[in-house]
Amino acid sequence: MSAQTDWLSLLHKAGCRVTAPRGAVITAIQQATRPLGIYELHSLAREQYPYLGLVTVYRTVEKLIELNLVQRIHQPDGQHTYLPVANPNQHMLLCQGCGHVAFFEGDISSLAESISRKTGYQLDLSLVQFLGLCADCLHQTKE
Amino acid sequence: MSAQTDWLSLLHKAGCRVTAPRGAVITAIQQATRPLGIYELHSLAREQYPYLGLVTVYRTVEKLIELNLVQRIHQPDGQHTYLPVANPNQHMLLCQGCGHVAFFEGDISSLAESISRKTGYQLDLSLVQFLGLCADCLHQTKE
DNA sequence: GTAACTGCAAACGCTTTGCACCAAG
DNA sequence: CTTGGTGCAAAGCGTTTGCAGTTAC
Repeated sequence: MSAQTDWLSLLHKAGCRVTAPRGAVITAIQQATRPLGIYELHSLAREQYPYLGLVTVYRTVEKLIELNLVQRIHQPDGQHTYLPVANPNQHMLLCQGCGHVAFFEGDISSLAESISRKTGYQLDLSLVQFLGLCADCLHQTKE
Repeated sequence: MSAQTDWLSLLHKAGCRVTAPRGAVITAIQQATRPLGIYELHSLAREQYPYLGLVTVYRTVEKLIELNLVQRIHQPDGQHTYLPVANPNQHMLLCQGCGHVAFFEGDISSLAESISRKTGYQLDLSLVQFLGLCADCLHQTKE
């Protein structure tokens, strides 16, 4: 999706400073193919900026969430993981058993509209997450 | 939905003991019209069983989740709240801005089937949660 | 009687905060 | 130069664990 430079200039436009520690965190999270925990992000980003502190990872991720570039995922075990926001037609499927994540590509705008009409809730399509159970966990539960 | 006695007998059938502290927690959570936090549950249940310890609330809720009677909701601020599981056609809409919860009544089995076909994920319809933003929070974000 | 449950206190782990120093603009 | 960002250490807070006493069955 967006290149690192995009995120950095977005940061800049938002009135934030562009620093090496932030660049390292951004690089790390943009490479993510699955939701990464804070410690994973920390050690990944340290490959690029070794003196990076854990607190800076928290603060940078917070900023990126504010800017709608990153979303936080609550894993079933209570841990938080982070992932770049998907495009509007790509929806996350979060397994509440094992925390595994898959993506579902499909247009759900009609469903979203129906929900909005009935409840007043406006789904932000790039933020919608479907929670359920992956095939493995479903079998374990219903044994 | 289910009366308290049902839950107690389900507990019993699952090999757990039926105790006064658990009864108090169950009463409290069954009365919930919105997701309740641990401390809310604790003080509510204490009206029925004053010596109730916080740890017992945690442990009872955990048991009820195992038995698929209660589900845990991750609020945007990181707090956990708890709610009896809804029926298969009633789906939760969780606002990721303020944590407010609404319900959407509708049959999404065809969407669930489509998702299952494409990804292998099997949505448990009584566990599906739609995450997004309520009208208020959407306006705040997009100002 | 025995195994599960309870409550307390302490431990635990993730996250936030205070503060002095540093660097972007 | 000024303000925001950084790293460290400590505090904070929700949650879990160890343990001795208690209770369901």
